[in-house]
Amino acid sequence: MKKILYLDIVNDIKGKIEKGMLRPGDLLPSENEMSDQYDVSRTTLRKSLALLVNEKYIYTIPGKGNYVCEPSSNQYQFYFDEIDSLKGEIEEVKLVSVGVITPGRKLMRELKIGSFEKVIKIQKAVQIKDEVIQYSTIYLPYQKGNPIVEDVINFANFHGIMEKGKLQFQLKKILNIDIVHPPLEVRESLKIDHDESCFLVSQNIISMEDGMPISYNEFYIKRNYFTLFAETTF
Amino acid sequence: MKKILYLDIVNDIKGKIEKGMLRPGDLLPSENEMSDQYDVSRTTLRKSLALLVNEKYIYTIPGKGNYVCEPSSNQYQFYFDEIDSLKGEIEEVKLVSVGVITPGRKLMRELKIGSFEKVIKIQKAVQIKDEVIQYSTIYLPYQKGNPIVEDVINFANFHGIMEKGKLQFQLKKILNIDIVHPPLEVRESLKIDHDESCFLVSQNIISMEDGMPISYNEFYIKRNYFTLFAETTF
DNA sequence: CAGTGGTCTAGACCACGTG
DNA sequence: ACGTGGTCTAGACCACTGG
Repeated sequence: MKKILYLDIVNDIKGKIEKGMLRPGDLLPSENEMSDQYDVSRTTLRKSLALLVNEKYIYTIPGKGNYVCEPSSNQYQFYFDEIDSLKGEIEEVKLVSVGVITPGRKLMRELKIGSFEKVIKIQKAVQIKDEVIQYSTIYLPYQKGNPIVEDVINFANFHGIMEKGKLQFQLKKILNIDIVHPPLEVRESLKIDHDESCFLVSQNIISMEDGMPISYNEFYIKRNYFTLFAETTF
Repeated sequence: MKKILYLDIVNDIKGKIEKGMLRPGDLLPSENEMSDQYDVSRTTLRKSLALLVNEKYIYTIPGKGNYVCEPSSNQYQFYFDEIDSLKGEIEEVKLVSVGVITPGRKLMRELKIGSFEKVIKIQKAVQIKDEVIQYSTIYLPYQKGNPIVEDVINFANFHGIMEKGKLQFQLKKILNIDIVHPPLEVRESLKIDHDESCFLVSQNIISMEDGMPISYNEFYIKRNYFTLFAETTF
């Protein structure tokens, strides 16, 4: 037993679950009983239970009690960064093009804009030893006075801007990862055959403040230069 | 303002962060100050802060204070299930083979076993309208009396066993997702050309009790029948 | 109705960081 | 020495579940 009571309790209950003394679906003793058993206040005991709920060991039904969860969830988590997640030492990020375009149907949907609004399109190529391993396109709705747009034009590097925490509000990012045969333009840059395929990571970035899209990005990544590594949450 | 004080405080602080009134790196007022400001006990105020820490809005340095986090993490989460995550209505899961093999170098590493130990190998094909879209192999260390092994042999369906919560201990699952040119056997089953590629989802299942591998699985999934969908955590 | 979990308080003591 | 967050208590009132 250590010093911190609520952690000792957490570990004790975790142990009982992992050793099978408590089985999925089992009802734990009431909070009052347990606070007596462990000789702590109910507040402290509840802090332990809160942690166990957080880590998906138990769940609570108000008015009834605390129950042991079914084991082995299928919820995974991973880290993804358009640059850092690539295998090998990145030597250069080349700016391929910057321009203002009229959005097509897909872009209008992704950015939630009308056909009359303009979109900024930025294309980059990520190199490692003369070999292009990622070809990315960033689409930003063009709004005058939007500081992000100005920054991206100035820096021509969306990645750096996002990482430096220049944005003042919380963002939600959504990824879709597929295997695709990339379009001609991408094939030429990545130097892959017409029958070869690669990763397509599509990313939507959304403001948590108002739910409006900030950006829609597509990253084509050559196979062998990216592996998605994920672990179950807790 | 609602009834629950600590949630009101959470939303108030979230709002201030999202609206830019509190910026990344900012130090929040001390807990005593804030509990005065909000006219709640320090305990209640701390419950609010705990939630904000959990959702990555703030972080705490003991002896110094609570700080606003940098926005936009690159931590994502997703759901993966070898069957449920496939696109389309699964019509059949065919058992291709069951057998006991001597492990190769790779399998010895994945299952943390010696060359003298035997391994159970189970192969399945998942079909949708006569088309095989997933070819999977399950490797289990063979130990007599291991209830999992017996179950898998009887059920010939690892998926169902895991989902029904028959296991009494917590598991950790690790995924690696790659694009590969599958081996001949898989190509024939999936009916894909020698130059085509597909997803390879490698899964390690580990007991949280002792850290020992329970199973190593490989799922070859035909492209177009799987998309990984992930969102940032909170 | 009695028992459960959900919320909240006011106060205590500690370890740590800064001066 | 002082202020910070970290831990803990004993007790209160509430809403909900179930017999």
